[in-house]
Amino acid sequence: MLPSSAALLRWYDRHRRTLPWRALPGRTADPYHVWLSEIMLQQTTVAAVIPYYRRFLDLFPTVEDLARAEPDTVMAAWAGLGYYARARNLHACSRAVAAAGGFPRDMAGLLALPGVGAYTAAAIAAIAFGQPVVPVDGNVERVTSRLFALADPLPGSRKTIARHAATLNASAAARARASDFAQALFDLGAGLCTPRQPACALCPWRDSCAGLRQGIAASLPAKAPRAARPVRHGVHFLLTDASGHVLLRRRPEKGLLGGMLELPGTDWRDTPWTGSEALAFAPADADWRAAGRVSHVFTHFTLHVDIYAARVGHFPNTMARTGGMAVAHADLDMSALPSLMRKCVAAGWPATEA
DNA sequence: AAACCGGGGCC
DNA sequence: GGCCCAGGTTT
Repeated sequence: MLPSSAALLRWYDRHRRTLPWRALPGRTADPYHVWLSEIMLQQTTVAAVIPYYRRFLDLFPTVEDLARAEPDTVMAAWAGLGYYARARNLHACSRAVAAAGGFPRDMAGLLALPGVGAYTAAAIAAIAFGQPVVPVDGNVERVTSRLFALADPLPGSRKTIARHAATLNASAAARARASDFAQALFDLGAGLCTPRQPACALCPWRDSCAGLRQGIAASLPAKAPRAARPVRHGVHFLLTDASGHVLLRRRPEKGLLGGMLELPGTDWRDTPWTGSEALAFAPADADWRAAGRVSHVFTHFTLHVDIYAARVGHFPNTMARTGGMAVAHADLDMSALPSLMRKCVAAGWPATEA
């Protein structure tokens, strides 16, 4: 038995989430709002996104405002949200859209934008422009694999799941409300068809769910086992001067934490650093003291960082030549730092008070 | 196809 | 400690 689009939409009309980027019922969402939220929501929870989304709209009310901003301003506003390539692509995309006079309304045009892949293009097309496409995110993969009892493991099953998901909006009811239908699938996955202990008894699609009928819904989607996460080690240096400035530098544009500020330090390697080894990477000759230890989990490794702290009268003036060093106020806005570096500064800061 | 790319909340 | 999150890009 095919699931009823009308039943899902009735459920959505009663239980839809109110979110800052969503249009009020019966209204059409602003494409800029939809796009900005979708980029932020990539691999990121709604709760984590909301304060960043509000801050961005405050700083950059329109896509033209974002396009006019300096890259550093955008990166600083993104700091803490993670996956920093998103921020660079976001800015590049804003400039392309501003130059073109607005967002493309079709899938091909959306897919050509930097940072916009198959999912995000479909989400914008459906939510902002009412096109009858089904954006397949983690929620929709979960709902679909359960509804059709697709038991093959991700990520190999991704294309099969997407093919089934694309059939969900075949009815006239779904296509007449493409924006609501897409968001209804999200809310179903986020509210009822959850990863653990789905609330099948409340689900508008319970009578057509093969996963529920077979008693395997909660175990879907199956996932292939993941490789173990290795451990790496690094040392970073918290150097302050007499006026309370902290020495920072900018990371390379590409790679991990690309383009973000950091405390100077060693590279991150498989084996721990000894103190004498690490001091060769110190940004100045000073009375370095062990000042704490920080652990941080990245997607594909765990990092342990030893912090060394020292205070000097003034920063060495060789810094500009030796590493593109940047200086910032200590009471600055830690908000411009990625989370790892916020932890490092916080861990080493007491040692700078002496 | 696989690897790379953050961070936080929850169990 | 593992899993999950409104994934995209690069190799």
